[in-house]
Amino acid sequence: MLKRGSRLDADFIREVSDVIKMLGHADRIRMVEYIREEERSVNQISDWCGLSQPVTSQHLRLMKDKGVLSCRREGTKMFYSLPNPLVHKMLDCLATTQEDMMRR
Amino acid sequence: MLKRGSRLDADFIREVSDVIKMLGHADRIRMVEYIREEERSVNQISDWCGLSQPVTSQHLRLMKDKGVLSCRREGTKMFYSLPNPLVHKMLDCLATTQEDMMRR
DNA sequence: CTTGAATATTGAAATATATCTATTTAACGA
DNA sequence: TCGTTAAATAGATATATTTCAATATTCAAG
Repeated sequence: MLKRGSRLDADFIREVSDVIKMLGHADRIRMVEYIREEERSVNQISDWCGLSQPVTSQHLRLMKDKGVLSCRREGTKMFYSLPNPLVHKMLDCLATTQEDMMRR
Repeated sequence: MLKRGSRLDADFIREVSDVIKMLGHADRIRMVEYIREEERSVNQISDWCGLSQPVTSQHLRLMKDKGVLSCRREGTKMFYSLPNPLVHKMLDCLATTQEDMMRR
């Protein structure tokens, strides 16, 4: 279980800081948490999050651009999914942190 | 190992999104990574990161305000440390993600 | 080729962040 | 108290983010 000796590389930091920035927004956390369960259409997401369609679409585009999300078209619908491993891990962190806080 | 059934609470999300936002910045990731090893003075941090003293101080204040960092005065020096468990976990995520990327 | 449903884009306005220079505060020792 | 070192703050400017309303695009059905 290394801890020292594993310094983060400068390029890597630059890359992931963009991903992390995407999660620094309450609505987007809710989005990825919802999308994580299974792929979701824009309509599903905007309903679930209580956001307008354009705002939802905008967040989704940002997250897709930064590599947080992928998407797939099916007819007129666009389904977003969450293949990014870092984001999965971060969501796990959040879940366990919330658990820990409740326990104490 | 629960995964479903552990939905994130709205208040919790609002709280942690501020913490995560603080990590959505390359310089601040470098800072907390450095501070994590042991508590550090502002001068140490600004030297290490190659940032001006005011900019460093500003980042530190933000992170302290959001609960990412704590600090302690010793004479004219101010030492910052990293007690936040979520931030520790997130840094671990970054380290293991970098590891995984190198392995493949 | 027109229509309706789903999603995306645009441009403007409001707000928030980041960075710089200069100045200020705080603690300490002579 | 004065001078020095360390850190914080202020004010100005530049840049980025977020949101909204309106419009445009894409696809499938008929």
